[in-house]
Amino acid sequence: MAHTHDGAHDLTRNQSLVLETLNAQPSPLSAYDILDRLRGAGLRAPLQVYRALDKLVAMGLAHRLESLNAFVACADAQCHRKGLIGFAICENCGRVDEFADEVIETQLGTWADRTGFSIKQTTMEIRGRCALCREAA
Amino acid sequence: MAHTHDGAHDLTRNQSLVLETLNAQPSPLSAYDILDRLRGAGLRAPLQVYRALDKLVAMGLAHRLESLNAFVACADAQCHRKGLIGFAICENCGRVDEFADEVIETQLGTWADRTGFSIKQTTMEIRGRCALCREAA
DNA sequence: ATCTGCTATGTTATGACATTACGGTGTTGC
DNA sequence: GCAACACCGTAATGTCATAACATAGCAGAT
Ligand SMILES: [Zn+2]
Ligand SMILES: [Zn+2]
Ligand SMILES: [Zn+2]
Ligand SMILES: [Zn+2]
Repeated sequence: MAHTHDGAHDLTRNQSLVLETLNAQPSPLSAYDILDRLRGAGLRAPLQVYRALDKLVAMGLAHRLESLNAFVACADAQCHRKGLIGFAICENCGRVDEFADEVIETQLGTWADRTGFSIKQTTMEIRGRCALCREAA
Repeated sequence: MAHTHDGAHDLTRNQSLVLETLNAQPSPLSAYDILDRLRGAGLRAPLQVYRALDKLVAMGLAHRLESLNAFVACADAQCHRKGLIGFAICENCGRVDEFADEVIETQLGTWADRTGFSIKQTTMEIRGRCALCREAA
């Protein structure tokens, strides 16, 4: 389940605990969800989790989903090399699918060039129902 | 500044107040910002604002920016007819530019078809620096 | 050895965003 | 009248995130 993200970062204790918690869960967790699961390991305050999450996100080992105010482990060892990342969030089962798309990225770049906007970061999150849940229905 | 969105909705008092507040501001406002500006008009509780915002967003007269937990008036009378809407948010001046892009929409549709995902809603928000702020620097 | 700078950590309190629960008012259609 | 519905007002609560301050550990310089 856990993968290494070739950079071979070494994580601190809190960062490792948080990342393991995210890796153990296929669907997003809020910071407070994570905290609750780590009380047994000695964590007590939200900030301990948020600080670890900040680092993990900066390293590309985890992602924040803006439309959920929640976090997932990165599902793709190379994603931080790619540019724009998108997320497809199933509203039925909670599963998140991570994808990259060069066409969209190029298109956004074109739009930015045309309008003079300088892009620092892009959030792309689609909500709906995943293939598995559609079959089940 | 305010525009009508051809549907000619008629709004309730609270809805009108909230929409006017949003229209008076080029940058996004949080629900509590809006509340503060409307205390003089008699509003007292967050829920009064959130209820109005829910309706305005449903009508397409306002949009929620997930990455800011804030709201803007719709800048485009036709946007609710178009499919996907994107937002470019300037981190310097706060201004938000609303855009639609068929190529991106098509590309997402293709991705969805290929993976079997059924899209209900898409969030696309880009952060960066707008042309005006880049000139000024 | 100790001082300094840096990073990570722990703890408390608070700020910011959003919803639940309940009761009331007014309008529409029967 | 009366039921159904949409809106409104208020209080309390829930959820997400950060500020502010204090401490511990470690590496390199003096
Ligand atoms: Zn990733
Ligand atoms: Zn699903
Ligand atoms: Zn719009
Ligand atoms: Zn700007």
